[in-house]
Amino acid sequence: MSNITIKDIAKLCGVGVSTVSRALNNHPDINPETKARIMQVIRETGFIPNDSARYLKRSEMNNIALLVKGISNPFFFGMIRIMEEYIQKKDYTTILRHVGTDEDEVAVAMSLVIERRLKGIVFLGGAFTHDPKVLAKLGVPYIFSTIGNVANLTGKSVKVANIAVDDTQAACMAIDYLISLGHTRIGFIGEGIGIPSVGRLRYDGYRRALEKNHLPYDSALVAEINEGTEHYTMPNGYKGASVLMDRCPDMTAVFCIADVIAMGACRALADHGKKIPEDVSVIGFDGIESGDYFIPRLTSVKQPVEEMSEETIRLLFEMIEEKKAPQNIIVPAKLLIRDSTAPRRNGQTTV
Amino acid sequence: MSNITIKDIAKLCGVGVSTVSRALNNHPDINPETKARIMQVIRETGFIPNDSARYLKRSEMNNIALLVKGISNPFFFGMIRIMEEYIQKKDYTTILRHVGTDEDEVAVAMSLVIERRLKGIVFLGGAFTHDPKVLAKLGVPYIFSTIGNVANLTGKSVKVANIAVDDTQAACMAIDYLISLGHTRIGFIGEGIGIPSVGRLRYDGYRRALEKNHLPYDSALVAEINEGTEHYTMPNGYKGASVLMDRCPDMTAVFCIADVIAMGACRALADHGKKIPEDVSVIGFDGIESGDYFIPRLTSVKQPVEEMSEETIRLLFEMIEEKKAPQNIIVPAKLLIRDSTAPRRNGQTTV
DNA sequence: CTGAAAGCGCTAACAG
DNA sequence: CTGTTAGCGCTTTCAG
Repeated sequence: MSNITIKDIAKLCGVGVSTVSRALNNHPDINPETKARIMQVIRETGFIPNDSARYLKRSEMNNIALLVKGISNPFFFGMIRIMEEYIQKKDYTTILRHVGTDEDEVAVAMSLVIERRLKGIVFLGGAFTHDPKVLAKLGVPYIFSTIGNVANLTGKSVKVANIAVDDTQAACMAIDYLISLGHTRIGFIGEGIGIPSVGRLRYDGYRRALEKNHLPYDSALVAEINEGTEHYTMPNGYKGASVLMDRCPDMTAVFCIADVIAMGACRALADHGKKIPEDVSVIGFDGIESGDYFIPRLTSVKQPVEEMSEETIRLLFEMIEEKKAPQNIIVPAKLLIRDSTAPRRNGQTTV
Repeated sequence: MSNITIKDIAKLCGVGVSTVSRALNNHPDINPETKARIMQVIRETGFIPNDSARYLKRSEMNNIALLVKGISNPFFFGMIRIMEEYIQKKDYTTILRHVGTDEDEVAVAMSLVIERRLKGIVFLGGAFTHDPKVLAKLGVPYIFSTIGNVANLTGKSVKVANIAVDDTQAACMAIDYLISLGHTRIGFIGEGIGIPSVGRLRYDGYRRALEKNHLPYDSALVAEINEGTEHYTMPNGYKGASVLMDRCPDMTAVFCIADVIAMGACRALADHGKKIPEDVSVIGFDGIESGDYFIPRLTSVKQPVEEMSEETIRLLFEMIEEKKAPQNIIVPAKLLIRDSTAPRRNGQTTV
């Protein structure tokens, strides 16, 4: 066990600890030769400075925390990777933390603020059920990304930084598209309908599209999934589609609030002898990369991952560096038409 | 910003800091009433103890680190979840850390040992290219899980704890199965063939099966993927299969060293008008859950995730608590026959 | 049962 | 350019 400390290095080099510290932290006020000698000893001994001690001492640290709710959803992978890149470009360090479904992300954020002297926080995923007072206690700028538009969610404009697609409009667009293909019995597989969440917003979009097109709303066509610790999963998609097929054999299309859910749904449809898209059209949400590898390629509402990630970090840094006020930004979603959707065939029944 | 410290709490309660510390750490030597009063104030103020300070001071801590190389491979999800559970059952805390492809996991482990007073380390994924001397410096028990059998990899028995399936035998079994279905032109999509890795071991299994069945080895049927920072990805599977189809139009089956690679390969095959499994059989490795949702359901060599995870933690704790010597354990892999493999049809060409 | 006091390893004034 | 020193917030003896 290497319990070697900065003191040992100092002794070994015949210098003071502060000189070693300076070498370690690339301070300008140090003789290059001394520094080289110290670094050499550090390398030889395999000395690693104790971060706990550093964090304890340092008054500030260029850290940004990324708190992700829903580790298993591949949609977040892309977001995380891109954000990390941007954060690094800004010469900050990313602290990535996954938050369990039952964990309170704001509480986690709070400890991180104390722990790691955060400069800012990005909340990724999860529902918007946070007490503004608790949020205010965080003491550093934070931004919600891909959790839905806060204003729409809460009914009034909150002074919370937020970036998302217009989930309602995006879902509406997807349903519109299905309707334009001739579908009238369209299923919905979702989650979190009863709470302020993207699931709710996308559900609203579903209803809005039906209304707009003068199609009746039928609750039998709506499946809400809530099994397991994570809801955005293939098994849940499978269950949702199974339920829907049972209840509505005349369903010719189904909208899923996430691509992973759509994939599970596809499997269920195939198991029931349904061909996709010939018998049933399936449309997902997110536009994740693996949807492009699925058979059939998944039609999906694509969230502009690159743009959202960049905007998220840009806004956060505006708040950090220029003390700008939190903003609400809506980025455009795009319908990605691939192979899992097709016009309704004449042979298909509509009761 | 909550810069409230243990001192503030002490003052607020009119007690000494050590008493607050005792309350915080469930020490026995404290008046229950005093404790209750302190806990009340802590709750009211929202005080969170600074972990850096705790880690700095505490001499030991029941922490186990899980170092995962290859974040995007869903195979590790299952392993992680189960291990976390076992570790928690042992009343230890899991420290999960993802390691980039280009990062040195042993170096990361070293800092964690210093930082977080680790009791043990699990290395998940990655190749076995570690210097035993550096490993020895870690100073705490560690175990390699799912990185291939170290003895087979290095040619001599190393005293390093290790748990894995017999990758070579498992791959051999998969190829055997394909051959038993009548296939003779069998492709291989792999990675890390030149280094001590599971990729190498599975490649050995491929060759062994061919030999055993007196089938010629044809390097044109072997695709090695090495693009991007992560190799176990669908795009890489896509590329591998594309290359193989170009080079060997007579290929009627393909073995992929991972399910994610197999999924990418399936997509490429489908894009080239090949039906799976009618035209080409595809077999993966790992047996991940989503393979069951893929269309067609993926035939795969299943690694016993539950058993491996449990054994890994059990062995690690044997080393920690009973100071047992490191062991090498082989767990059995199982062929999971699903829908992506079928007998070679008569119509299929074999040059 | 409780408080005072001594550091854990490091950084950052401050004084050479 | 470099060494000395005072803590960062917490846990843990050691005396009461």
